Amino acid sequence: MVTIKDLAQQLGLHHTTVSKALRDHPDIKKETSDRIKALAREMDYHPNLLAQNFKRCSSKTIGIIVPNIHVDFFSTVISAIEDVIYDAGYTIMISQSNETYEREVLGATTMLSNQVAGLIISVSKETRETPYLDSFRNAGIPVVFFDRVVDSQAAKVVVDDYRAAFDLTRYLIERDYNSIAHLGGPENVSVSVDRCRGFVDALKEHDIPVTETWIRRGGFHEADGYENTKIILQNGLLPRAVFAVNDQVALGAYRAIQKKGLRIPDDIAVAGFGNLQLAEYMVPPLTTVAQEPVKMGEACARLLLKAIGDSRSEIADKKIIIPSHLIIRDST
Amino acid sequence: MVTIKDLAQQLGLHHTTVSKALRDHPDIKKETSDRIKALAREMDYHPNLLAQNFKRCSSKTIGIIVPNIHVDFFSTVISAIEDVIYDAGYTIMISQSNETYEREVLGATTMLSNQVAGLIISVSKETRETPYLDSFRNAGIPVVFFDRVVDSQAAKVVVDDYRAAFDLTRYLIERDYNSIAHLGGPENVSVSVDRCRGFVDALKEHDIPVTETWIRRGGFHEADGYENTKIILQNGLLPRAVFAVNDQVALGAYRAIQKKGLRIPDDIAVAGFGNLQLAEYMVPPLTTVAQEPVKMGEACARLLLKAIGDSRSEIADKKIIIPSHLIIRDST
DNA sequence: ATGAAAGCGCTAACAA
DNA sequence: TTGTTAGCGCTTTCAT
Repeated sequence: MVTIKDLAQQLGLHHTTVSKALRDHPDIKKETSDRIKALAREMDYHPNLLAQNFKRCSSKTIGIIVPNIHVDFFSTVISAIEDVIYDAGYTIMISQSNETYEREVLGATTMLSNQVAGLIISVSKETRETPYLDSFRNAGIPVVFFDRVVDSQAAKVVVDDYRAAFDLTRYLIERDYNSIAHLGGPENVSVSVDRCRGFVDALKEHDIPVTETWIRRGGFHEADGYENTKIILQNGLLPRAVFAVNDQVALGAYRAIQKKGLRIPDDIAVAGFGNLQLAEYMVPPLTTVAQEPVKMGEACARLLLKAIGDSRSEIADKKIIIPSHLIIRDST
Repeated sequence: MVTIKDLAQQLGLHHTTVSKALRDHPDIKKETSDRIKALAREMDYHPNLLAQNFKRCSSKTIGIIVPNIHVDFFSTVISAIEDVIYDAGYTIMISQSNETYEREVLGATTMLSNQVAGLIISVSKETRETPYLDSFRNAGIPVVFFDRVVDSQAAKVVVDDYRAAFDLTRYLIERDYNSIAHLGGPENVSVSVDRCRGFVDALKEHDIPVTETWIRRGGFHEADGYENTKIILQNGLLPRAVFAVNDQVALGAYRAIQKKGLRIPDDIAVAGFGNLQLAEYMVPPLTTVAQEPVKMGEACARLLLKAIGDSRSEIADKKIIIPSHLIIRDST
């Protein structure tokens, strides 16, 4: 690897001169710096960012931790984050927790050791608290939560899950689906909890009794929706509608319902959350909540960059709510 | 940030002793190293990886460059890569080219400057050659291409696009779809070219004339499939089947065909490539080629780790072919 | 078993 | 305008 010393030697200059020239320091006269840059190109010189960052005690890298990269929602958010921070000269470093607290901590620790300039995180389903983030606070590294958040004084970017679930449920009730089951996500996960709360409160507001056996918790995947719906369908009394914590779970519900020979929405209506591309093509097309993951990613990135840019700007208690909206299709 | 010097000072030891103790160097007796480690935990010490890597002239980071993170195929591959290299103690750094050569080069340069231990890349649609990778070769940093490859002496992990397209086309012909159009991807992109070649050769093998106006190039998105199919449908003579370069494009074809009031597969059959989750739920379900992105990611990661592990193992001309298989559904 | 010295590539403060 | 010196945190080699 070619270093500034190599360049300096070639030109009979001192390496500090080269260093300054490459960064267009006004000290160096144009002619000299042109010569230096020309040689740099010729010799295929690449600055050692490791050394630069090490010196500066901070890298131009943003850490991202998510449960799973290949979940459509997360990959879209990540993509949006990258687009924004790239323009600011940053690179992303990613770690997936695979829904375990342990890997989340390890990932965060690696990020910390790598001196990332900031961290963007959506927590695993096991995570209830994030003591491991104290080290970030101590080191002055800003942290932004998104989607799945945890109660802490860090910045957050979310949709109003409570409100969206409330509105969706109200819509179902107003469509005369007066008995509704809920296929919830894992307990503790903020989005599960908030969506479930919104659901329950909407029922209460309309004086509809909350049937506990019709509120089932599970995972975020199709199989979870399938299993839980099957259980609900085993009882004699069927709900008129099912509200799933996300579209994958709704897909599982479809399978269970259709396998049982029931029709959607005639026998049971189904609503999801997230608006996957898939939702539009399900049969019947799925009523769901559109989440704007791109806007979410952009908001995360911008918020973080702001915090990195000037440490005075306190983002700690900032909470950005990205608007979501109900998409009504034929499943309800 | 706490450093080994801080720890050393606290304990009245030398920082080199601390350094050794933390890495379980046999020089240090257990008692001392226990004291050191205890203090490290207490003081929330985190090794400065930047310094470590700088010293070592290489980071425990793998660079990944893809056109777009949020494309299902890529995010799945990335996820698989992360799972494998995580176990080996590496972290991934990602850059998206957004399908431009320029950003691809910039991304690669950043990776190089960051002294990544290796690079995994799927090139943009603009990329025809990769001279920028010479620097990696010179620096002894292994590179692995996947999916969209470029003719070079670097290692590659791909599906046999030619064969898969050939087999798919032959299947269509044997189903008596004796006139077939092809919705191709961008020219130059290896997968587009190979799939198209497979298509053409299968036609030739069965003495079916290749109608140039029925071979249309475009992008990889739904809109491209829609537009190109619309154009094909404008002519009087319709093909009996359409083979799309991927499932998103096939989706666009569905829309155009169905909008025209034609039925799939009765009037026109459609086949795709990739086997998105979506494909199963399209109406009718889409015949396509399953690509095993997880296996692909794992193969990339393992190949790269091998090359990093021992520099003798020459992977330069290695080409790993991941098996794909035809999935027949109701669209054909 | 522990300590001292040197150096990785780069930058910042100061000297010439 | 250019060069000198020092040091970032860590590891390696060699001395004690």
